[in-house]
Amino acid sequence: MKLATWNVNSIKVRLPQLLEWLATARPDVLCLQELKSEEPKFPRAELDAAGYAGAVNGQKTYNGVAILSRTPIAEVVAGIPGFADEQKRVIAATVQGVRVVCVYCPNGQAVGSDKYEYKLRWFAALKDHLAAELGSHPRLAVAGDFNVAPEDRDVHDPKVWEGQVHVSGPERAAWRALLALGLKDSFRLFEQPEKVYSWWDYRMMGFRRNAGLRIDHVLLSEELARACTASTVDKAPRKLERPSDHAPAIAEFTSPR
DNA sequence: ATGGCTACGATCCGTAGA
Repeated sequence: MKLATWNVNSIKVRLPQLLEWLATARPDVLCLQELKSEEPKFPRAELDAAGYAGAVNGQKTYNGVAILSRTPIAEVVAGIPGFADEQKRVIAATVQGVRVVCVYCPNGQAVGSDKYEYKLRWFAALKDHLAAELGSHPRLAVAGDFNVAPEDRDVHDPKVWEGQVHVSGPERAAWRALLALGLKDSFRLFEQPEKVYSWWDYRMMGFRRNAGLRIDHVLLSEELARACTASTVDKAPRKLERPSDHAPAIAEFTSPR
């Protein structure tokens, strides 16, 4: 299975690029974030024509997530059960025996802000939810925009970013708490080139300077991690006209025989 | 100089992203 995640920053604006990427990359499952539109406006017809079904947890203007799949989608759950949240950031579904949790983790805005506190509360709720999911789904993947760069090697200029939101101690501790559940960062299962990022600021020619952060991740349960054969970031869509500021992150793993 | 884009939904600027 080829499983990918992509923050498209508006599905309406990015639909042509999304269809193009689906046609060339051919992922089996694609987790989408920042749809910025409600479910009725989700482009089902176009995606169906491309061979993809979709489970959507949409919202006007902000947030919004979806799971696309070439094979049938089952057991769809929107949000984190027991965690009341107006913001549509999570959707989960089962595809080919794999439990897929698509997440758009809060940005946090600035360390110490209300949004930062919300980010940390949200991560705590996610951790509890994933602990429960792991109990019932040994083949579990958590894919999305985590808005955390786990280590300094995931940051183009650690000195500039030191202590800032996305790299602060409490955020990285929240990330490590997910790993402590037994989840693995698929990207780090393999030897990787240096300076691989998944997000680049639209300003200051961020992409041209490769001034980025690796904040989009695919986490795998131990069983899926053992079956994982590759994990990459595809920079190609970020080079197009009118790109999303994020690039797709991908993990591939074999099916059990 | 704490900015610089981009998307959205409201107007012709404010909010949010990261």
